[in-house]
Amino acid sequence: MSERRKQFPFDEFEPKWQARWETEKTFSVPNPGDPGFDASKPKFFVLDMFPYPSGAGLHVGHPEGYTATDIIARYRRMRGDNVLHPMGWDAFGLPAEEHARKTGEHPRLNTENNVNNFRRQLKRLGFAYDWDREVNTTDPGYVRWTQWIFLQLYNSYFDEATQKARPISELEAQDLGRDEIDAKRLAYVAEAPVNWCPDLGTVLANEEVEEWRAKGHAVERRPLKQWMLRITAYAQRLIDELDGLDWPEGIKLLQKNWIGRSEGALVDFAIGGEKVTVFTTRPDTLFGATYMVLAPEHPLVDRITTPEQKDAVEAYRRACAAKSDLERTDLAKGKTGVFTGGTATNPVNGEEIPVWIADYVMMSYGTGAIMAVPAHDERDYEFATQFGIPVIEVVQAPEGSTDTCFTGDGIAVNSGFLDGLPTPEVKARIIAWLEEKGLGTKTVNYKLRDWLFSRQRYWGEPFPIVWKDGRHEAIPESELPLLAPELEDYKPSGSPEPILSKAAAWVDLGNGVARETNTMPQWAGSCWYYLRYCDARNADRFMGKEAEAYWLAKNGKPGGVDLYVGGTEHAVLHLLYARFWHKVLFDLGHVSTPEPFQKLVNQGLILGEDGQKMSKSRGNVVNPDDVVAEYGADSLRLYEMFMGPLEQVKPWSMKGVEGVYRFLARVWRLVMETNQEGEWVLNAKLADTEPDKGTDKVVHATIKKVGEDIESMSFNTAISQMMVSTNELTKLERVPVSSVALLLQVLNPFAPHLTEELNATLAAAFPSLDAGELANRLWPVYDPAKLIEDEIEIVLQVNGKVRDKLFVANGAPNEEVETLALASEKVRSFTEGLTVRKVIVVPGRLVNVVAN
RNA sequence: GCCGACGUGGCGGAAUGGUAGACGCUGCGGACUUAAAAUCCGCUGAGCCUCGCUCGUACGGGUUCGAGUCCCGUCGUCGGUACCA
Repeated sequence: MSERRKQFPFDEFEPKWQARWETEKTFSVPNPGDPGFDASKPKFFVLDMFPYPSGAGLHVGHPEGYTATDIIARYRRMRGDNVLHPMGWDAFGLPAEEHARKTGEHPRLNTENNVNNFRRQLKRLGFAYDWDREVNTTDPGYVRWTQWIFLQLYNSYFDEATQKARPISELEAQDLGRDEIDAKRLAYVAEAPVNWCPDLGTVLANEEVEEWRAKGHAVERRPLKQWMLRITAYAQRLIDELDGLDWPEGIKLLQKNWIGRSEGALVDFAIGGEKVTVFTTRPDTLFGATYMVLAPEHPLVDRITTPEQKDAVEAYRRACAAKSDLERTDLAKGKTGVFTGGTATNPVNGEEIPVWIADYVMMSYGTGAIMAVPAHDERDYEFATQFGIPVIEVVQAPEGSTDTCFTGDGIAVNSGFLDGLPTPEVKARIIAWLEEKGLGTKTVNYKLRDWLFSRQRYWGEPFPIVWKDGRHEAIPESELPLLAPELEDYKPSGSPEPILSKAAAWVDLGNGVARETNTMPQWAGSCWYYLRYCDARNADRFMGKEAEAYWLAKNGKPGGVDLYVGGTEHAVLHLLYARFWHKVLFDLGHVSTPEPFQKLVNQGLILGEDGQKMSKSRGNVVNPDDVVAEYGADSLRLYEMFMGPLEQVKPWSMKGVEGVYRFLARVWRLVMETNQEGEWVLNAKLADTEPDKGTDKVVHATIKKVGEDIESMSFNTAISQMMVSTNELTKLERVPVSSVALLLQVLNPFAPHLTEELNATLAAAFPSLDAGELANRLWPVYDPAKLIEDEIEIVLQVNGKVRDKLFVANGAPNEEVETLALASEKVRSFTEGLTVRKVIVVPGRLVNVVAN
């Protein structure tokens, strides 16, 4: 784009103010005990989801949430709060490691470059971060405490009775063996099927598999020994404790569905001498179970398969093992399965039913075995009809139901002692019956799985664990942080052995002691970064007790982070993992609130100008640096807030950026004009005069609305109100400086550079302004008296349609307004020949004459 | 399939059950200028018999003096999730 004259010299004053904020540490906030700390001020902790510093640099999506929180932070600061508004880097991750593999450089170098670029870009946008609290998840001083928190998990177990984590030392004091103790730890080792990617030389998280497959890498399932975190122990609390949180209901629901609680029963079926337990949410349909299905991986399959069926079963299991999860869950292909030759005894009626294996039953959910009731389960129905298995109706559908397979509640039939009873009661009775006979129990099952916590990567936190005689053991806290050694090269080993196993000297500690070579996933660092901000330089604890007590204080609310803003992509995993860690720390007495994030707001995605998701391949990516260069940081900030509601998905528009740029130029020209030489000088229209009534009204209405809109995060309407008042002030022949100064105050959180610059100019030219809330940069207080109108416009309707308008004195009695309305010529012409049935007067608003 | 969010001008969007379209963009006309840019002013939902009237917030019903807003149903878009027994 061709260089053209800037409408105001943002390129001069923006860097100037940024430099000043940096050298004066304007936005650094003291902790309890620090000089200048004022305990009487309320705290406000406003948090952004910290970025992964990718090589691509800042995306326009980042400043959306960051500007929103910055406005809130600056506003709360003007209101007199101690505001904690920090930023940091989620800097471990695969891209930096991939870069290291290609270049042979240590991933730290690439990470540092990217962090420096991100920091530069963010500083250019003028965010009021306390940079003294910057954290980086890859810093040894940070890794140390991530590993320390891992050890808290490792050294704890979940006490079912109190539903809380307790120190493992309590078990050691009892007479438990080491195996029993290890089996109870919140961090434990288990053999688990993982997504192994040979090219990358690492295991991938489920949600990463598709991404790398799309790039042409093979990913296969392999059972490997893995570290797991016992998040399932917290399933119920993770559901229940959502209740008090000020989060979008949709996100709460998403988490609840992810955890997936379902109530049902475990029922024992006998197969020969063996026992198979199934999980069902419909124990009331037990009489309708006509077959049983085991997951192909079920351990009992080998023992119950008859010799005649052995070949078919083996072939089927091999076919399943080769399938990816995606292929296996492809619904469109219909059901497959093989008869094992064995039968199971239905405990309720002694019927022998065939036992099948089929991949529509997952080993990872419930018990990996189901009783199939084709009459009342659509999947079982599809399978049974395909394989010619009988269907027995045991729940009578209500009158009028046309479902071929009825899955709702009804009345029990063909169910012996349960016939005639409604479904909920049948459930209760059958469970009581099973429990009495010792054949089953009521139970609650969750979809949530324990968290697979180990990766075979280099660029992550090593586990603070050593192995001795086949057993794991924590290293002493004094040895933290445990950092990964430098490697000759960062290429994968090609085997599922973690990369760190290549560092033989680091791994082998002699005397048969070897280091754990797995590393932690990227989630580890992001699980607790918000805590570290509270006391980022503490060398003795993950955070100091005083800092914890102050910054997470409840202050009459549930406490924790007061406002957390970020994208929906973290609705489940990050937010669930962080809640889990926080609860463990809470149980162990390290933090004083059970939940980390009191209020959560999701910003909506910003699309390209074409309405498509921004991507390099579509060529619709907007680079914030370019926008800042052409229109300034204030314009970018303001535009992103003016686009529409924060939570909404919305397309970018360069024309829209120009619109807010023009608005800021108008504000600039309220204060400045160019002289003959083309230099910016004070606008001669500015006068130290009393504003007239109309001017006062619009300015005070703006103070009120902008304040309310910031509180409700309706930034777009706040900006439009400031546009209205700017347009009003621009029209004046003599512009009262006090009115301009008030406008600049409320605009300050949105466009801090421009307003600071103009404020400084005004204060120098009009010393009278240099007093009170304006001089102290406090949020102005509006005067309600100035909002009151002498005359109010009343809309006159006939049968709900607007026919006329009229001005009445503010506070005129309803009778008077009604008389005036009925006297209106327009109203009379529209009621001519009709009878007035009713007159509705809404004080200060309208009159509706009902006539027919 | 299930769960969730949302359907308002040419576009982004605004409207405690009370004047639909604030504010911004686009477009058109005008002022300034030798000219252009920038700036400033006016108009900009549709239709008509253009004083003014009628229609209009995805569609069909309902509640109400009054519905974009509340209720029921339908269609559509987006997001999440998926054989979870």
